[in-house]
Amino acid sequence: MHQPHPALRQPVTAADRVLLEIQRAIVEGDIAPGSKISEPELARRFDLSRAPLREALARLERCHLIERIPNAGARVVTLSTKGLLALYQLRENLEGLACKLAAEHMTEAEISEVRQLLDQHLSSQRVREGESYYQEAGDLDFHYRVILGSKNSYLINILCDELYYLVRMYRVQLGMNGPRVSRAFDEHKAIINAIANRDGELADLLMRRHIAASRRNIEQQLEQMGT
Amino acid sequence: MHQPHPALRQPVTAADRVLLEIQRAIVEGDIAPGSKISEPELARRFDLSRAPLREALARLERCHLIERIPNAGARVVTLSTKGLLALYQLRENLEGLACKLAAEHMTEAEISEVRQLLDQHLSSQRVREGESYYQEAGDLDFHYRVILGSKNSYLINILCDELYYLVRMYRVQLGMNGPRVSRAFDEHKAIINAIANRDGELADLLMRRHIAASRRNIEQQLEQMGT
DNA sequence: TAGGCGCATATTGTCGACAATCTATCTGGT
DNA sequence: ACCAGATAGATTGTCGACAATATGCGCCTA
Repeated sequence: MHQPHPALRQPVTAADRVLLEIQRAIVEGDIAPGSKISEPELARRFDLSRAPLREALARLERCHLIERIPNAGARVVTLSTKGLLALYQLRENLEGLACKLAAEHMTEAEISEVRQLLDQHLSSQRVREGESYYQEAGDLDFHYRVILGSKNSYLINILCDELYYLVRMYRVQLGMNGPRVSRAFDEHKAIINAIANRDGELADLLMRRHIAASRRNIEQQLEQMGT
Repeated sequence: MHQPHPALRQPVTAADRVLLEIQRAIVEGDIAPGSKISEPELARRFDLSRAPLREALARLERCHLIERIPNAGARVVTLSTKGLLALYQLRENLEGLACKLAAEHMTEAEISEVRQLLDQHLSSQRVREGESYYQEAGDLDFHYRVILGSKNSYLINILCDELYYLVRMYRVQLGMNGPRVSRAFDEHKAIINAIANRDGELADLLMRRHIAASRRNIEQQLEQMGT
């Protein structure tokens, strides 16, 4: 199996646990975008002191889910077309780079694991046609594997720890679905093939296109909401 | 003037102040690479409680200057050729992207400010020939301006807040100097010219080369030390 | 009536102490 | 002599209370 990245370690401390809960709540919209974060309220709600809660808030700021102002408190981020474009601009580049590096550094074993993963997704996809949750999880899992395959710890940290929760927030709250679901599988296949052929340049290009297509899909949803 | 980024805001809280002090101490080697961080000791040394200190440690982890393990404490990072390569691999891509975006988004006023900056550097450089500190500060200032010019907040955050302290640590501790000092100015000039011409592609390429050259320079120092 | 000032309230930042966990040493057994 | 387990010490994680700062309301003035 691929080695677990620090970010994916299971929670050991109270701050870890409450972080996961609040992360999920923000990503899924249980805590509304733009709403103010009240430390005393959250402390009561999760039944712990403010010390571990503040530790969790510091990490939430790190992954761009909240914004803090000294002596004034924290607010949940708001989703916007501008923010989406900035985020995906970065993703296209960083994940493109990750692909290029993965083509150089992934082992044959890791590559065949990813292929197995895609086959699993395909079969479960046929059964659960249209259920966006599985697509969501499966897509992220694929991207995670490729990113880890880059073997660049800074790159891994940025993509998996700092940007992905926000990416998920956009996808979950704007409802990722539609015809892209099946097309995404083919694109994943093409990318892993390029990596297997050690063609970093092509893998880079394909990943950029893959992410650009995903961006346009979400962008459409966002503008539909705005009107 | 260019708007101040959140990262460059002046310290308002005790945690902010102690963060700056420890950051400087680590970057300049006053606290040795690889050494263990003792919370009680640092609290005594800076004469404050552990609460703001832990807040500062959380941010030090964020900019990769320390590594924390739950229930076991924190250590200052160690410098290595592997780490340097991973860091600069990322920098080449991200700052290349920053240049491309800067070519699209920087105003004429911002561009002419950067040109003024370079002229200032050149004149002070002539006077203080060889003093690496000014080169250090001047080079970072140039890069900061271009990064801010990208107008992509996520990109700005990653480069200015999360990676640059580590970049400085490599440069300071391995002694950036030599013939590259004067050559770097010419490269900066070429980059801002490309941006002024709105040639994002060229600016990207030039910045990648500029950083790659800088990497080779530091790499050399590192291997020299290793032997 | 509109705008600015001052106070009351609530929230964030900081503190010192306690509980939980890890590290290092010492002891005992094989 | 070497390794395993237990124990003592130190360190990190968490707690509740206090201090400093910001927010919102009412009041006064022009």
